[in-house]
Amino acid sequence: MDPQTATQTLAALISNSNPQSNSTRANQLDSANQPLPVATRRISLTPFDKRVYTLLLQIPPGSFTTYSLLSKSLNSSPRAVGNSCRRNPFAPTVPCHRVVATGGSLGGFKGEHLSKIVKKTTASSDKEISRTTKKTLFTLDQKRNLLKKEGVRFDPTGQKVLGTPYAGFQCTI
DNA sequence: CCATTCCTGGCGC
DNA sequence: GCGCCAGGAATGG
Repeated sequence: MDPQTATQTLAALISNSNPQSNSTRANQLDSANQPLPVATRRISLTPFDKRVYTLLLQIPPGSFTTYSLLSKSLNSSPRAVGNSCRRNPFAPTVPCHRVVATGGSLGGFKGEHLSKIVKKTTASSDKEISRTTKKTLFTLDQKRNLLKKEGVRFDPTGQKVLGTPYAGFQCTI
């Protein structure tokens, strides 16, 4: 989508996730005539998060991009882009699943990344897949399936995406 | 192909 | 400030 729509979409997502401002809430009373507690979980994004998510929303379905290309559009670093993706509260509406590593490997999804996997080599558990491993493989499967459903092609191993990454970002903020 | 190493920028603590 | 992290590039097997 175009940059302006992306900005509006992100603003709407933030607004919808915070249906009531804390100040409004604090002025209301519960059935016992006590003030309602302020919301415990509020979505708040850093300015950098907003810049990243605005670019993500510009990626067309069926396409993908890389952390590196995003970082170049933002004059930042791939690692910083990954940081924002990891905290994305709007996945997959804000399509962080369309961001893969340079070279086509998947990277991570929903905060899970393959680097979190520790191989157990003790005799009793060397065939056992750790809890973290299962969770990570599951979330990466979700990412892969989302991309496939949108039309992104994978190599025969299913581990790498095929094609040219999208790079037509317009950073307006 | 995989492992190591160093570099990176933003953020939570 | 320090240390973590959904990355990258260079290097060496």
